[in-house]
Amino acid sequence: MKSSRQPSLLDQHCDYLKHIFRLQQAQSPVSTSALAESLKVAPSTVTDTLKKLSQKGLINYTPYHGITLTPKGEKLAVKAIRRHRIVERFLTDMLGFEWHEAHEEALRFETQLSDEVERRLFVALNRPKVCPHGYPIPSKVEDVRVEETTLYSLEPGERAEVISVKDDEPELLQFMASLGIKPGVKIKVVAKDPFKGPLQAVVGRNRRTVGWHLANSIHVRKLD
Amino acid sequence: MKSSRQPSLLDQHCDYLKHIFRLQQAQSPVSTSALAESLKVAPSTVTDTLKKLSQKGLINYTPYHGITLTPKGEKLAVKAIRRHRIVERFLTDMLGFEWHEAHEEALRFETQLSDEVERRLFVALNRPKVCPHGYPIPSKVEDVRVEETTLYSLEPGERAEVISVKDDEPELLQFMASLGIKPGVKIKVVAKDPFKGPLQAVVGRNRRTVGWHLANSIHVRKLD
DNA sequence: ATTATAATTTCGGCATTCCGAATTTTCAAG
DNA sequence: CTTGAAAATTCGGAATGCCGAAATTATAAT
Ligand SMILES: [Mn+2]
Ligand SMILES: [Mn+2]
Ligand SMILES: [Mn+2]
Ligand SMILES: [Mn+2]
Repeated sequence: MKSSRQPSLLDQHCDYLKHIFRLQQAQSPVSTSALAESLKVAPSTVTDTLKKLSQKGLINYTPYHGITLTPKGEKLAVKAIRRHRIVERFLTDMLGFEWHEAHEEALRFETQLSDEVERRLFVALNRPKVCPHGYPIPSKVEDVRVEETTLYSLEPGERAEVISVKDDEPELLQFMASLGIKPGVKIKVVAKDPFKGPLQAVVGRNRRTVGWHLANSIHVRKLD
Repeated sequence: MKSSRQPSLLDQHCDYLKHIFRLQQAQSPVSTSALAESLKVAPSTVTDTLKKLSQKGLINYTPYHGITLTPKGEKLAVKAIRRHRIVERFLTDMLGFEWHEAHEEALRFETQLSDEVERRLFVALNRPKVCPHGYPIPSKVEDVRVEETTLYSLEPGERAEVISVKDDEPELLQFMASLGIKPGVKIKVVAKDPFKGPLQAVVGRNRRTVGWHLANSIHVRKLD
């Protein structure tokens, strides 16, 4: 396919930047294999693309030694993340999608939207602060901040408010919703089994059992 | 790019079907060169793609003798047209775009939308009957009907209602809007110069001069 | 320092979409 | 019937994105 815009970014490249940005938060520099797994392509494919991104000045790439985003790449990554979250919001607020559908649905077409459509969507949605999963809709790099504390890190007796939940596993999200867990909800941990065992908690006014994986997908802020 | 869906249609193919459908209304079978011009690609490229479409059973293709849509291809073309018009409506009604922007903006991302998003958009828009330019939003082949009469075919003294206006030339649309011409508006032809000369008309309560090309881009229905 | 293992890159290849130049086919005129 | 121009197709080739297998590099263990 002939690209309609020469200087601008290929959709695929935006995708790479988004994934690199996310992986970078856990570990920097990001490795080829981590990116490959995240993007679900072969490592050799990633190496190909990395060279192009490097040439465009979007990443610092030292063969065999991983990659980091350049300031320019970081800006574009934030732009892509912002767009993704606005589109998610559109899908839930204006079209009535469930939050577990919104993430994947957004991925389908978000890269094709013009800046103008994004701007107008944001306005039509009343300038939302967060996506349906509780993550901030960023304007700049500093805005992309994730609550460090997860539900699993709480000790029995502690109370916390759910800030955001990982949105990349639809089934997990759906199950979470069935437990009444979503941003804004208050949770009190009652008990926690050792060895990454499940956790007992009161969600709203229901008693729930929450497994390790699920509890670690929930970002919270401790209350008093 | 790896396609996520094997049996389904490539975006490009939908595009071909849409164009073939439109050209077919003027002349059937459609020629390679007509399609090439419409799609703005080289004739050799069209020939390549035609073979693929033919193999998928979407068109009847006899080399050197033009193409027609099969029933299957026709159905998909109508589906694509429907989607386009719903998205245009979304852009004008929900995001406040001008109608001259809506058409091109829609082309950018319409092919990426899932059926479910389309369905929900349609409902959220209150099941509109026509696109912003006055063309029907079709459910089946028969629904795609264009008013045959254009403003230019009227004789002085005749009155008509604007039904739809050609939407593929943004500048023309913008100019049209500045003259107060849009679907639903009533126009009375006052005079018409010979030899494809301009036409004098009363639009609403303003006197306007309308050139041949413009007047032929306006589909009308005669009144009484 | 050597060596094995894992991570990464290189290489050749496949598929798609596009193009221009050369060739083939059609069809209308003579 | 020829024949010549227009239209369409074939052919070779470029760019992109992807992959698996082979080669290379890093690095951790001996
Ligand atoms: Mn998401
Ligand atoms: Mn989200
Ligand atoms: Mn249109
Ligand atoms: Mn329209």
